[in-house]
Amino acid sequence: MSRKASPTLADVAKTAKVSTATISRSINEPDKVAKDTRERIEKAIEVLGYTPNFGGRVLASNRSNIVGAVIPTMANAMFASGLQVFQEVLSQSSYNLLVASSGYNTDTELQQIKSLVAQGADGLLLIGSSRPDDTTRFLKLRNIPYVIAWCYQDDSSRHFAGFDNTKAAALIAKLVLKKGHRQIAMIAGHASQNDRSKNRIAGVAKTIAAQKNATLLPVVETDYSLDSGGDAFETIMNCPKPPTAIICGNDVLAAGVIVRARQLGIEIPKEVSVTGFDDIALATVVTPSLTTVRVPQLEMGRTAANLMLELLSNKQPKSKELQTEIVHRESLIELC
Amino acid sequence: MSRKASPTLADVAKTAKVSTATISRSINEPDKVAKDTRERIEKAIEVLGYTPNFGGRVLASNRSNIVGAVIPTMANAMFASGLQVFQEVLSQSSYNLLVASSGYNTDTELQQIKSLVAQGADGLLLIGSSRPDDTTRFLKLRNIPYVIAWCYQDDSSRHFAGFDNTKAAALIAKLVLKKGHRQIAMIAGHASQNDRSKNRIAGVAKTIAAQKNATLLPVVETDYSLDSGGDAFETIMNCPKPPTAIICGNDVLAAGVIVRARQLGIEIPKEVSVTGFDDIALATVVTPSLTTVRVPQLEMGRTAANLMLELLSNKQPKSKELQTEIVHRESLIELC
DNA sequence: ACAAGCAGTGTAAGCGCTTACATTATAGGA
DNA sequence: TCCTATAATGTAAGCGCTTACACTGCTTGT
Repeated sequence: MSRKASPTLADVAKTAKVSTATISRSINEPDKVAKDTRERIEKAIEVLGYTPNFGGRVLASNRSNIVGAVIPTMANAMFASGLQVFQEVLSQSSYNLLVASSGYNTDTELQQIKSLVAQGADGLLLIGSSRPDDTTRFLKLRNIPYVIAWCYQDDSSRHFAGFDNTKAAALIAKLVLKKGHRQIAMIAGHASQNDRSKNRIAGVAKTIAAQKNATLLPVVETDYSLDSGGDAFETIMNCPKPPTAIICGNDVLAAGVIVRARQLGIEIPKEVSVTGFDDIALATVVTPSLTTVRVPQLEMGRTAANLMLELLSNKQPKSKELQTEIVHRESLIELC
Repeated sequence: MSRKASPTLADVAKTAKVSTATISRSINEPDKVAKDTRERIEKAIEVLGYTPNFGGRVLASNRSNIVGAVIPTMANAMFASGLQVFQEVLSQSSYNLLVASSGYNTDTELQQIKSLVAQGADGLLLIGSSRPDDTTRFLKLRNIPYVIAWCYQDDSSRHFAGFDNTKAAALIAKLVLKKGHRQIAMIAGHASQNDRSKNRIAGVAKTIAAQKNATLLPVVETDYSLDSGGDAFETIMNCPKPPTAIICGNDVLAAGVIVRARQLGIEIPKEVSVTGFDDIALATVVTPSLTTVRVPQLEMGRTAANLMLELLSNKQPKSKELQTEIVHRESLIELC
């Protein structure tokens, strides 16, 4: 059941009557080989059905053409679609994508990073900027080029393709305040190992604190799932002084709130306004549709891929800050 | 900017005062090495910060511990969550996952398959069973172990982890008929390069043809997106004799129908019933919620991963047919 | 006409690891 | 006591590729 012994460079060399070096060149730097030699070689390759051996190539050249990505989860549409684009762009430069997921856990993340590096990844895509010292140290020690997506910081020693979560969250909070809401709640993802969530909470908290008379109820942190969103919603509505608006850390949570509200007979947005974050498909499908923050997922994937490619060709690319934008839909209304 | 010259086996050998062979063994088959030698080696590895070189390992052992997956797209929640589980399971056996997407195009698929194989993939995960001869030939020629997910066939020469799309589609069609619908439409994904879609159409068509008085309007094939679903819906409703029920090839299309219907002021399910397929989160969130076919995505991912692992350890695993199930929700009602 | 430059090719030395085989040490059985 | 089986380790031959360097035969400027 082992693979048929494949033809090697030496075989091709023999049939094309050139040296292995020339063939290697003809494959990797075609212009350095005379046209007719190249054609002869190509024919030989065709005839023998030759394909380069990966291990040999990696060993000799010390680069694998593999990029690794460690994302919290593929099950969230948001990362999935960004990753999709990331992969497409890399693929065009004949890089391949090795993916692993951390489940929002920094230990797992480190473990996966190590694994990807052991598997020869030339570079890594990571989500979010804050990670334990162990991880940072490993990255530095092994001198792995990496780009960080889904957030942005002014730190020229690292490479970002993302947006400012704090600022984006502050904007939506401002909008909520502008609509007259003063008693506000927030449901967010667990923040302890997740800087995006942490920053979104901070952005909202700061903005609300700056507004006289406005109160932010204790933030409920939970998993990113519809049910968790719903549960958090119930908790919040059972408060002695329930809010008139709930800011959610992402669209899944917000959708969960809306679904649960319907089940409980609470009218959204009439009784409570709700906002989301990310603008995934869910946001347009749910009734009422979600007022949310549009995150440029595809552009982020593309930008990250380009940063990666530049990094891998030893350029010193500049981080790119992308912009978010508020999408006005039905779930947030003026407080009467 | 090149990586620091990493320690090699030889370095470890020197500090641990054993041969490279022993070290290799101590890493790969620990029980074949005496306990104290092993401890000495482990200390040396620790001190030097040694990690095996991927290329060397692959070259010498001729296996990479990488599994490739070519899926239509990660942007669809369905594949993404299956893939997520697939990756998690592989990861536990220290395999890594290389992903590529075909965009539902068989040429791209072949290209990606080649690329993954060139990158040293030990095995492949593919979606769906029908592909051009070129692809089949390549797979056979290179003798790549692969497992097929998202469909099932009684063909012992290949390894399936999936379900019978025809049968599943027939079941939902039967349900629609049972609810009294006779004028039925279907919106499906483009079927020409997609056997799952083709089989779902076939299952529906066959079932309806078997029912006296029932008519299936011409099937509308389209992209898998909310908007396409909506557009198809409009087309269908402009027919001279619009249907009383629309069977959709997946939940995204069905959600698209429902959203568009609301915009057009058409009441679902009162005026038209709608069914989906897949049972992704969208199905529970949309109003009315979708009656749909639950596809065991997670189990499929897990099963596929286990098949893969067995295949890679030269066992001859048996394909596994998984079962789908109809989830009754609000979008399909009895015809009055 | 000749040195210099250059394009095209070949030679051969690794890259770091695994593993078949050889070697040595040790214990148990006759 | 000697022989043999077994466990533990070492030796060294590759695995298939890239690439520095060397070489050859032209073209070109002077």
